[in-house]
Order: sequence, then C-alpha cells, then structure tokens
Amino acid sequence: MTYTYEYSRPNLAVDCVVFGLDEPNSLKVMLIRRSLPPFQDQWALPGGFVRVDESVDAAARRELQEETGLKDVFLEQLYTFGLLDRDPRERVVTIAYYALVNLQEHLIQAATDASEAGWFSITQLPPLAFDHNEIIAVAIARLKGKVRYEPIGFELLPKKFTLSQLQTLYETVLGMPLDKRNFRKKILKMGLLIELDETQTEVAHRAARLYQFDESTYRQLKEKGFNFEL
Amino acid sequence: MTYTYEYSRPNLAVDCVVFGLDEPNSLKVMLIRRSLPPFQDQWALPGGFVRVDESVDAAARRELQEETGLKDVFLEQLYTFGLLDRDPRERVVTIAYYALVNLQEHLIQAATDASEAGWFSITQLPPLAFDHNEIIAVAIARLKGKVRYEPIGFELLPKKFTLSQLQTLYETVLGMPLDKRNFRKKILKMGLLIELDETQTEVAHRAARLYQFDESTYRQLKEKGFNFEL
DNA sequence: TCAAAAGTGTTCCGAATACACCCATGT
DNA sequence: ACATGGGTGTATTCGGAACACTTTTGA
Repeated sequence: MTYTYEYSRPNLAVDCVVFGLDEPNSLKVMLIRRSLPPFQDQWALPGGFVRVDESVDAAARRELQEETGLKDVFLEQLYTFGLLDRDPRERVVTIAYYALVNLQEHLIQAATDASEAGWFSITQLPPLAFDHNEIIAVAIARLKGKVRYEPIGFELLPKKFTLSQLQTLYETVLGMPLDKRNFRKKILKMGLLIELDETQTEVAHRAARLYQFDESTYRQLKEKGFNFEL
Repeated sequence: MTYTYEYSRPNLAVDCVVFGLDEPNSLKVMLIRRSLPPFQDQWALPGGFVRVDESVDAAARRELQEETGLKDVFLEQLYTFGLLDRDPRERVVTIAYYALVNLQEHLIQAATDASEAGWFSITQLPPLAFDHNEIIAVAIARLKGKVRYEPIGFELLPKKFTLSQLQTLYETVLGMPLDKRNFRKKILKMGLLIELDETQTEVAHRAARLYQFDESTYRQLKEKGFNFEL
C-alpha cells in the first residue's frame, strides 16, 4: 500500500527532550542510541514519525513510551524545527517536546529498554544526530525560563520532597545559588506546599520534613489570577 | 507529476496571526476571507501549505506576503496545532506564527490586496474557519505574556512614538490601566529609549516629544544579562 | 562528640505604588 | 479663554537581599 499526493510533502516527526534531576544537583537528558541509519550508533533524542491517524501530542507520547518506557509524565510542546536540511534522507519537519520526570523513579525503565538509553548531564552532551543539540539548547532555555513562573519544577522531584531538595532543584536549573532562608520564606508564603507529618529516613544527619505540592490549591489560586513566581 | 510515499503523511501548513494596534487603543488581528472551500467565504487567518523546498519560517513569510502584502515584519513561531480533525478535507498539521505590525503603515496594503482582508478587534472576532479562533486565543495569551519581558511591543508602534502612545499600547495589550508617572519613570530608567529632538505635529494640544527604541543598546545590555521587564 | 544538614528572624535597601498640579499648544 | 493631553516629584509601602547561629540526628 502506498500513498500518492499531487505535491511533495515534508515528513513530520516528533522528538522529546526528557529532563531528569540527578541527586548531586545535575540536570540530565535522556538519549537513545540509534540502531539505524542515518547517524547509526550516534546518540539522539527519542522520537519518530507522526502517523496520519494520531494527533501530534499523541505521537510524542507514543514515541516516548516506545523508546524509553516512559508514560504519564509531564510533556509539553517546545518548538517546531523546520529548516531544510535537518535530515539527510529527506525533508523532515520535527515538532519537539520536552518532558520532566523524576529520575529516581524512572532510571530503571530507561536502562532496561530494548534500545540502549542513557542519561547525560546537560553540561557534557555527546555530539548528537540531526539538529538535536540545538533542540536541547532550546529546551534548556525554555525550562530555565518557565521554571520561574510555573510550578513545573515539582515534576522533577518525587511526590514527597524536602525543602532542600526543592531549593537544590532551582539552583541547578537556574544555575545560581539561592539563599536558604529567603527561599523557604518565599515558597512557604505561597501556600502551595502541604507540610507532611513525615520526615526523611536513612539519612546520616537530622531528618528533614517532607512536603508535597498542593496541586488543587494551585489550580484554584491560578483561576483567581495568582501568579506563581520564584 | 505526483509523489508517492510508503506511509500516509499529514499535510503541513502555516498560519499567521497578525496583530496591529489601532489608534483608540484596540488590538486588532488581520483576517482574510476564504475564496475556496472548505469554509468558503468565511474569515480565516492568512496561511497555506508548506512547500517541500522551503523552511517553515520561509513558508510563513511567503504566505504572509502573498495573502496580505506584508513583508519585513516581526514574525515569530507561536505553536503547532496537530489535532486530527482540524481540517475537514484531510489531515493537516499547522504551525502557527504571530506577527506584529504598525497598523498605520500597513493599513493600505492589506486593504488593496487581491483577496478581501480586514482588521478585526480581538474583542469582536467573527466565527473563523478551522480552529483559527483557538489559534488566535493562544496568540493573544502569548503576546500578553511576552510583551512584559521582551521589548516586542515597539513593533506595534511607528518608529517614532510618544510615551503616551507607548503607555496606551501596554494598557491595551495587558488590559489594565497604568500610572503615567510611574510608567515614564520606569521605561526611561531602562535607558532603551532615544529621546529625539522632535515633537508631534498636527495635534490640537501640546505636542509630545518623540522617542525611538534603542535596538543596539538593548542588544548590548541583553548580552550582559539585562532583563527587560515592565 | 563529631559531622552534616535542618531549621529559624531581623535589618536594610531599592523598587513599586499612590497621588495632583502646572504647562504648552491649537482652536 | 478654554480644552486637551504633556509633563513632572514626593512620601509611603512592600518585597527582595543579606546575613549566622542553634538544633537534631546518625555514625
């Protein structure tokens, strides 16, 4: 079965930049090794072609699950890359997405996936296939910008987290140190954290209190015009 | 001549949301009347299909010029709309762009273009073809957000403008009144406006001083980490 | 008892806000 | 002379930034 059109059509793909936060404050991206040409054996973003019977969002989710095992994660459209020579085979326009996952919970799945996959620090990326280095650069810029005025950073942490973890996350993503007391004051004043009756376990020092992001309160405040801003 | 592929491919289009600022503080969008089905005779965004030998950005600029006569305007990618049933004919994914133009300078061109074109207040839009109402909603949200931390608002004004015009622009886009003295203090302190030795002409009251946006100073400051913010 | 991180308040400074009158110009 | 918008300064408030020590816990 083949499909014939009056005019030549670009092929349409999706690519996903999956961010994870590694314990000693470094931001990582998940890459997979290509098993087919072009760029065979090079590292690349997970992605693939959009089918005619699925939405672009659905294609991004499908490819993410097929290639990395990830599902039910934060996934948002990033930008569409449409230059002529992105792909040496033929004209391909790709719609890039970025995902935020809790690396601890998802480490295993990625490693056991059929194709080789791995997490790479964003400061030490290998040369990637296609224009994927550029796509990642755009994704990092977006993440840095967005993390300040939307509470998306929580997606990178476990459901229950300490204030220090949260602060380290922001320091890592923003690439700057933050004052501990000011950070706590500000984030607690927003009223978006639920203080749990639990503390850390198995740490060799005073155990920190655990918190949880208050999704429903955030939605309510947002409707009333509240702006998250750190 | 026809083109045959192994798999069915979505068709790829671009659409442009062109914003203009009308004198008595109202934000307008340029629409064109469709001369062909589907949605014949309905209003729609200027746009069309991406050719295989042009980049997506180039396609947006080409369509904009072909359908509205506009060229050399601020044009930036907005979002890609990829739901299944956007177009009743076949699967079409569209990459939306938004443009900012000085309405005074561009009014004539639009009106004299071959296909019928017109400026519509964003508060009184007619029902549009496809999902174009949704695209415009996304574009308005983007403009509101971006105008505060990037100096793109100037694109909506003539090169030489008064501080009152600038203030009215922000009040219009943001949909809120601003204090005159505070606004002037803040915008002048940034050092991004060149005070000209010219004033308004042909106004029935005291003529206001004209200013110009200082593009090169802005680029320099931006490299040093300066953040425009209003 | 030591190491390591948790937790906690106050002062200071700069920016945002609120606010009202005189000035210049064309009709 | 009057109508219309242009242009200007100060006092107050609020939020951001800087800053150091005590507490808890496990090893």
